[in-house]
Amino acid sequence: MKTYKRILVTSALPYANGPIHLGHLAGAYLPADIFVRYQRMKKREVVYICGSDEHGVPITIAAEKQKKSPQDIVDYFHFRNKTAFQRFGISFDYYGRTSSTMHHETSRAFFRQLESTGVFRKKTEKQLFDQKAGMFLPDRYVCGVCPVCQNDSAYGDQCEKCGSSLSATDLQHPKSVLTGETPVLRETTHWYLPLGDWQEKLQKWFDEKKHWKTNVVGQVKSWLQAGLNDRAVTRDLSWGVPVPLEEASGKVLYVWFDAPIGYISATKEWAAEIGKPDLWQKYWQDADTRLIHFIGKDNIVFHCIMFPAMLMAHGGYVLPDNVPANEFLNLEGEKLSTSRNYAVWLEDYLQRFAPDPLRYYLAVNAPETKDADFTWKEYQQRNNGELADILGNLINRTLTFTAKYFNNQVPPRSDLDPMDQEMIQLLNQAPGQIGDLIDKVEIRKATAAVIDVARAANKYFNDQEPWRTIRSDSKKCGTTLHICLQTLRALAILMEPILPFSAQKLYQILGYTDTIQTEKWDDAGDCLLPAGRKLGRAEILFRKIEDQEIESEITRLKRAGNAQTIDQKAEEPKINQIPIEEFAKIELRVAQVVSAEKVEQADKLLKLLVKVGDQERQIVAGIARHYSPQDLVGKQVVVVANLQPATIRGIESNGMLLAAQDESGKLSIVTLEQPLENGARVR
RNA sequence: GGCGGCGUAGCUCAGCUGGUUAGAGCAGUGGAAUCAUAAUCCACGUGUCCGGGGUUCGAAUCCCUGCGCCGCCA
Repeated sequence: MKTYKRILVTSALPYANGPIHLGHLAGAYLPADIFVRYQRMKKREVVYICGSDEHGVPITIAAEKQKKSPQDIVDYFHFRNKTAFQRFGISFDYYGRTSSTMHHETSRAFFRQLESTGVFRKKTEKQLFDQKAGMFLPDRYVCGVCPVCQNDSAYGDQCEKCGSSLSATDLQHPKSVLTGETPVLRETTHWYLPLGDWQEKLQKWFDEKKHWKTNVVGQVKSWLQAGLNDRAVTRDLSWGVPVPLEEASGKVLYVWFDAPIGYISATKEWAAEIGKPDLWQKYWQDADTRLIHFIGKDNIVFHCIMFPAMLMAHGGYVLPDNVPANEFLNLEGEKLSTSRNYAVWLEDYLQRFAPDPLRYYLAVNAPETKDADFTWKEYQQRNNGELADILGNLINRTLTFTAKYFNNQVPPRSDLDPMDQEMIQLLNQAPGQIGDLIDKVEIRKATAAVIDVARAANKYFNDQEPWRTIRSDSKKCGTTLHICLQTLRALAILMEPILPFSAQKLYQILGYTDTIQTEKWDDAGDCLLPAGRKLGRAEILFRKIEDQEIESEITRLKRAGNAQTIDQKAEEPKINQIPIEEFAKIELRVAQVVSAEKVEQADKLLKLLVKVGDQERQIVAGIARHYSPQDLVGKQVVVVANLQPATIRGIESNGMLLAAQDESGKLSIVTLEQPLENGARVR
């Protein structure tokens, strides 16, 4: 195999119209992160790039529905997802976004280059146009009567009743899904990438990829056999990267074309950020770079056919060395469904559990060769049985034993018996063995191999019986614990790619002050923990997860699956209804403002004296930005008379003045339509 | 409909460049030990390797075919 000088790793750009769930993580992010963390400890040059994919029709639709701009939508999910990834320990070197200026410039330049060398074909065709929405309609946004079976709710790409594949112009009585209007046919011109022109080169390049996964090879083969067609790279839309040609105003690059260029523009932004603006070229244009795309299986054709074709057409770019696409992750035996809200969302998960147990379970159960199933029960079993019992308990028993019998210091090592030697040898060869697996992106096996080291160490501990030798042969006992502690150091390093948070904790307990990433992978098994080292306090690294916690997750999931979709929820926020008895508890009364003054050193507060019937009360109200004291004196207002007293800025407040505020922040106090007696009840 | 992947012990999966009694973990049964998160370690598997046919001295492993699940494409 070719030797490379540096590695460029990408994970599929998540689409910025929703949050991250477990399926995303298991497929494209966690395996990549494990791979990258390993490469970093191998001290290889590696850069890990990702970002938000922010263009495309679904985002404009979502914006339309929520009466926001597309930019609002993508801003919201970009930052949310970026944060969620970070909290889960996905260690991107750079997380970009395709709405950035750099990305727009980069993809326009890319397009221009292909345009100027005559790569594209231009075609003019008639497409359905929604006059009310002012846009051309993608096939699946048109519905109408199926010409084959007369089903009246067929979509523009397919009739779900009879299964015939359609094109939007085939439908009888077509209607826009967006507005319900009847669309009209209108001519439009688009630029096409003739993939067929690159077929031979692609085939030749692909034939060399003997190390690719079978699922990927099969898929690509099938595409190439079928023959490649022209594919439009532009669309009539307002949201996206504008096509850099005068004659193409109102057109943008098709997302499939601009999104993968996002890898390049994000790399440029990364290089600029670290103060070496040209460094991106080394990663993208120097043949010594090993480029690896981590994706889910739905993305194979884009990364193995179209993007390579684009890179070839442009020239001067490296092509992917590997595209280790994963299969899908199911959830409790069923497909994940964003629209049905049937998923475990990363943010929800992180509210209740630590990242490492999930990283572990998704790694050891990664959908590498076939769809895998996430079940909460198994998550619990693997956490409790493997992380807590095998690995965690090994760490704990070693540390507590050392604290109890060796003053919490690493005991010296003396003569080695065969069992000691065997254990040391096992440590020596573990980094190589586990590292090879990670290099081959066999994450399941690598993860199991890490736990196997802990298994072997538990056996070693048992067989040496240090609780017996501490009385009969304390030197031998010290040797046993010495080797166990060396094992913990090895494990800390070996588990870092998979369990980075726990690895760092363990590393510190072993008395190191640096971050564990400063360690070299190859030294992991070399017994470098010095005798005499004072250790930190043992801490439970992996707590057990109780049945009850798991049950409530399963219940939550079932409830969510039956509930309405996220979109619908956003559209009709539920009003929390209360019975009238509830309302009757609130005593609203008419009051008259006797005096008012500003509260010092509080911009928003006014201190009011109001008369409620015969009684005078002091009320503090946050309306100073909207009313000056003199505006209020003499006014009749409405107050909550039976509110518990509160002290605001040291001033007692007995009640609350009612006021309305709209979204712009404009505020108006509630007054009476005509004067009434003070103290009158409001219902 | 075309194409691709997958279908192995109760569960999750490995093995599949054809070749000794088909493996691992979990669950189950029995035992050892007591340093430890009631944790650990040892022993125990008569499984139509999805069905059918074929190639071969020999197939879970190759070929054909049927079925099922997942995906891609039309």
